[in-house]
Amino acid sequence: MHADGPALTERQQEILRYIYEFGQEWGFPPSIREIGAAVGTPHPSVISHNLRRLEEAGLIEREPRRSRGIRLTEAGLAFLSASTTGMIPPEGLVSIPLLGEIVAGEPIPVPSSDFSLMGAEETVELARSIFRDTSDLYALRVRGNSMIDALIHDGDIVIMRHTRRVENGEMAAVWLRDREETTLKRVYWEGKRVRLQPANPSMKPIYIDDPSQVEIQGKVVMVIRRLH
Amino acid sequence: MHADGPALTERQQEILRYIYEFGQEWGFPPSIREIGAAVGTPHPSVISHNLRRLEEAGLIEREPRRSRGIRLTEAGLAFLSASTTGMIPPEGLVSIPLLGEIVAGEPIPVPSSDFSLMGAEETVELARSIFRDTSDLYALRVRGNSMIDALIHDGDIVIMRHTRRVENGEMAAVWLRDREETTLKRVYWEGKRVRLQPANPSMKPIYIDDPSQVEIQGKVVMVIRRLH
DNA sequence: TATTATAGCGAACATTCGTTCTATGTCAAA
DNA sequence: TTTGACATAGAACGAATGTTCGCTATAATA
Repeated sequence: MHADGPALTERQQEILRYIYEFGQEWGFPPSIREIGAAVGTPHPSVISHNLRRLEEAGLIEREPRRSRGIRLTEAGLAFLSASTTGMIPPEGLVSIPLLGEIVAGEPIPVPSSDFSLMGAEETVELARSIFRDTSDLYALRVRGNSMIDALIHDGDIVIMRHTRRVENGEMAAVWLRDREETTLKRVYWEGKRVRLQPANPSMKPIYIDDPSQVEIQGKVVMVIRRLH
Repeated sequence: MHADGPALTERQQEILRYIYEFGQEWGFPPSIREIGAAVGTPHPSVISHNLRRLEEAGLIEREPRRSRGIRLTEAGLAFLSASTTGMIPPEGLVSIPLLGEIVAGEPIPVPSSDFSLMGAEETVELARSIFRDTSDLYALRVRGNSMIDALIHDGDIVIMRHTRRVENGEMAAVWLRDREETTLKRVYWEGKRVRLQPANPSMKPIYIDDPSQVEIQGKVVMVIRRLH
């Protein structure tokens, strides 16, 4: 959702963290002057200025002219959890690491054998109840409209389950060695050849005669598209 | 677990509920005057008095002399959930009522002015952090492939925000009176005509010369596709 | 009836709070 | 060096906000 953006000042990180901690402790956000006192600078304008930076970075949202009108965004929370040993998500939620982008023509950044939130700049929060097992899930952001035949749009987020094998008919992220291309298709093992079927039923399948050219990168378990 | 205690006034219950809802929507508690405006009594002292009652009843906690220094207690949340038909979902989650199906050629089952979980056989659970305001959200399951030009598939779930008006470029559920057809398109108001732009960039827009033929049913805020 | 407690109303006050303006210091690029 | 962007700093203004005091109305109780 948001690139790294400009690096945050020490003070800005301190402020961001304080907003979170204050909220946890008191149940409402801090005022500008309270933040100032906490970070050792009792000067509202400095805090106001840094809050504006944080807002530009997409880490917080503000309601102008309303006291304590500060709200941590998802990105803000993700930033904090990334820079912290452990910020446990609320019960019932699961934070799925957003590991990168999926672009046709580039290999998928597949996670190493064990992977956690470490190193993920962003996470996607979902209800844990949706998935039976959340341990091997990761998320990728789709870049470009090359997967429009899979009914997947630029900016969509796909939730993947990390596996090397898929059942017939399951939608998978496939790396085609010869074409050097990544694609999302339904995979059918038909004897010696592989049929890659687009999700869009009006489009024709691709047949790969050499199964070793097909490398399964993971199984698509969910597609999420946000519209503002 | 808790005696009834002194019965709460209508107004006190209203205030309690508003504190909860305001917090959900804005991320911070309301000020006394904001509560006053919401319950139709713009007099701070009245609210202040009732807040004292609520505090004595153990339903809220307050921080004296601090703006928006109000916090719902466990008992307060329990009181709200007890006086509500639905059950309050776990913290961090929001249950969005799945109100029905969206089928081209049939009108959308639009919720009445006030709607809650009542009557919804199913709900969709999502992380509350995804949405700023969850009070007017509902979900529909897409039936058929008639909306494939919006990159929406049979079985997809669309999360809608109930509104009659959309900004230029927003994706909306539109009921076309003359065609008797429901469709999901990006809406552009271009002078006297309306342009309905499919999400699939390779498809051409539809132009409606009579805006009164276009009836906005809601705004699409999210599309979710689950794959088994 | 008189008493008491509670809810509601209005005005005023002191503090808190967000914002704006100006000024200073720092650092990197031109 | 100069320039510009940025973080910091101080002061002041105006609006928002919590609180208090006085008052009225209603209902329950002695």
